[in-house]
Amino acid sequence: MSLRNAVMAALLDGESSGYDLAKAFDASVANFWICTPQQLYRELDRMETDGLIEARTVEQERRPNKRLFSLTSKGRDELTRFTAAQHKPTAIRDELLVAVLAADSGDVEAVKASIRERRQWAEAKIQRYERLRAKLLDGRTEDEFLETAERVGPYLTLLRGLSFERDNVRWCARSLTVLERRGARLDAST
Amino acid sequence: MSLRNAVMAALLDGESSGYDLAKAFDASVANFWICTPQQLYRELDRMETDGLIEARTVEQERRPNKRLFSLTSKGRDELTRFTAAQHKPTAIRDELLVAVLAADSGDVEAVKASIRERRQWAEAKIQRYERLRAKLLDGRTEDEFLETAERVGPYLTLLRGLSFERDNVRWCARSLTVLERRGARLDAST
DNA sequence: CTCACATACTCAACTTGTTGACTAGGTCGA
DNA sequence: TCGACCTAGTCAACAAGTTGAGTATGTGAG
Repeated sequence: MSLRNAVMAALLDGESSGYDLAKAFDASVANFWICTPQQLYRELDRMETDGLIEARTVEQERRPNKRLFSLTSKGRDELTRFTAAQHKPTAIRDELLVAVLAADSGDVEAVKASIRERRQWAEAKIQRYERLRAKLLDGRTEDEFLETAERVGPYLTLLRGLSFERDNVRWCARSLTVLERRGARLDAST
Repeated sequence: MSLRNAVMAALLDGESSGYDLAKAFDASVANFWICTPQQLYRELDRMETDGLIEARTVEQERRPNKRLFSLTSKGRDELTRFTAAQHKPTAIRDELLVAVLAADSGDVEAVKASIRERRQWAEAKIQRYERLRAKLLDGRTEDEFLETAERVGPYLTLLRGLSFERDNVRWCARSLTVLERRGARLDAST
């Protein structure tokens, strides 16, 4: 239901093709709203039918034509209404945590490997987010940015993603320590 | 696909009715895997058909009969296989963050109210998790617990939930400050 | 004595999300 | 010049998640 709102929020930055939106989602929105390109294209069609966005076809040489979408005023109104509405609590689905829950009677070594992988992944994401942040700040300090920027929303959601991944890294390290000690203890007792 | 794995991991604690599983999910698993009671009941039926769990009907006076589910050895094998498999990255969906992303051109006051609500919610969750943790520790220090406990998985996932909510509280506080300053600046410039 | 809340589910309809394959051209490196 | 990857999508089929209502009984608070 609120993929559309995420799309509209992304379109506040200006018109964009479905393909670009997919990339933008992947880069920053994925942090709090994930979706596949297919979902995006389907939703964009529906939103156009509903008059929330409008499309402009751009003919391109050497490349397939693309459709650039932009918010209509109806879409803008809808989005404002959404910001004023009640929001559902965070929905998380994390298979790794399911595996950790079951680790004691499962393949502990494999779970440890998955945690290490997750930690690396999180570290890579932190790097990407930091680069995005530097780009947003554009040489300014955070205070200067917050003073002068037109929009602070993208910055705040970026901060959330950053601290989530940092927290992830800490938890991974802690869990690995616990599982390693436990392994050593079990080895010693056999 | 891996709701079943989450259910099986929960059944490691012993047999349980669908109703109790729903409550358990709500209390602790919700932290990394959310689902509605309907999803649970449907999945339990399928899992029974697939031989991953088995049901025992318990007749009750004064109450509807209930079915207690427990893991079969096939289910246990499946779960072990799952712990050894590759896991999809975390999938988060958070409407509040979508609203924050769009806050600059939306109803900022309403978004601030939502953030305050989220912060209270997170604080309540921290309380609940701390109580759950005290119950798991059962008077022991963390080190003692990690030495003696049969399962550390539930503790580790609980820690993840705790730090997630603490991080949430910090982010809410920070975002409110930013949005308030911004509001003050905009007021001053009109 | 009523109302809300707890136990313990079931059913149906609908909306979302996921997977895999297909079209069609372009660029870049080995 | 071959294969891999990028742009920019479309289509179909299926799996999973969501919502709302219904069934039937019991307990405790006001």
